[in-house]
Amino acid sequence: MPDQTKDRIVDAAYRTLVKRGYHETAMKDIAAEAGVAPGLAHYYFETKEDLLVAAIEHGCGPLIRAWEAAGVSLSGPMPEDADPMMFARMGFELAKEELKSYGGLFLLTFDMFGVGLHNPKIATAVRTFIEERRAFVARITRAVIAGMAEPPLASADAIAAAIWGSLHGIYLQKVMNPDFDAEAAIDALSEMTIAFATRVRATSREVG
Amino acid sequence: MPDQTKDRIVDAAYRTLVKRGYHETAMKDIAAEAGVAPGLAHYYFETKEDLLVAAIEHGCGPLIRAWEAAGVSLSGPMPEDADPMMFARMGFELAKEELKSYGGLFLLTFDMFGVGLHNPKIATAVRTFIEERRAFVARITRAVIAGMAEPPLASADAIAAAIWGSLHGIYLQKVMNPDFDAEAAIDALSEMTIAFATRVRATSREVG
DNA sequence: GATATTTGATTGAATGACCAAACAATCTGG
DNA sequence: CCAGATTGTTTGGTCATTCAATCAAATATC
Repeated sequence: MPDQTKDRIVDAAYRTLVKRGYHETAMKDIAAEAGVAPGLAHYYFETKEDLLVAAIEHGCGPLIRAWEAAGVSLSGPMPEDADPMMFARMGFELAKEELKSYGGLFLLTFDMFGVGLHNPKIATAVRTFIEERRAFVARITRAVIAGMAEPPLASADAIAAAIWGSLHGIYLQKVMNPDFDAEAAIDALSEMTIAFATRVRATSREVG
Repeated sequence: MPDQTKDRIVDAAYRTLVKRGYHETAMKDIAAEAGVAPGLAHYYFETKEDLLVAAIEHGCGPLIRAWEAAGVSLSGPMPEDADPMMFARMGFELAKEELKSYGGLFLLTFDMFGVGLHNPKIATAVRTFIEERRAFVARITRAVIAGMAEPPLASADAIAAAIWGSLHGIYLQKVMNPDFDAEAAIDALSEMTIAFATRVRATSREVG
């Protein structure tokens, strides 16, 4: 029963935070949504910040499990036998799917970024969050580069930062404006990166 | 004196909001920073939201003026005689500069994005902000595409969304972690997009 | 097996602080 | 003298966090 209650609070926190946002939801709102007394949320979570972090981890669960079901591990290494380019393509497809199924999670994540700008505890959570995902993209990038005839000037980490950044920026545009065509933007990103990875260099004279 | 006072309040708002963030600064903090009575901020700005929007516009001023000094207009058309590819390169260089000189502005902007997630008035301000910058990138993109031997599958708007998104995502990583090498990431983005624009297609067989 | 004791979960009210906005009063320049 | 600028207080409300008290179940004692 105790763990169950804690879960109920975290789940209620997730739903409420997604709906109303961090600064607009009171602890007692979360408690009410969980059907529990106001004080109990603080029995399990020292501060509201802690509850936010827990709620986001809770919200990421389904997405990460969906990935692992597709044979993709956020933290683990790439499967040795996989074709990196295929992996990259699949990554972009998954990114498009996510946007359709996990809109609420993105909303909450962006909210967390906003809070993290001036809140040290949340800031470290944000940094780990970003780091984890960027490292994931970097692993794929490294594998792709290894197969390129002429490796790029930029490091795999720098390219990964640009690609993850683009995905994040596209998500943001979608969250802020539901009419925004995020799929087209991801397709464009995919086209650019894949063309870059499979390019044949132009003649020695650089076009300028 | 009246206009001067209003400016002083907006400027104080900018500084205070950058330093402490929207939700952590009280109107009276701003008034104090401006050396003015608490009530006066509400005399000039109906709500705190209005003051946030004004502060961001105020903060964007120097940056936009710096651009226009370099012959780049955010809202106007591209100069007819300019080489679009050169323009694109310059854009990426300017992006790197901005990050060094206008870190506070980015911080405040990201804060605004966070607030806008659950605040209609700020949300529309954010949408216009994004729209303006994305349209700027789109104009350059269109000009670059016009000069390409084989135009891309993706539309200029979709490519612009991916590129602006990447810049935004890179800025975010920098804001959240000062050790992050944003210049390398922008260089990587630049390398990818320019290679894409000047590419020679690989043989008909698509690599897969 | 029945009774006392401890433990942890849960409650709901109280605390202490904060803040946006409204307002009435004062000042000042023309 | 007056309209607009400016002041500083008040209002009405919010909220995170604390805390003493209750409760249920487990554990120990006889």
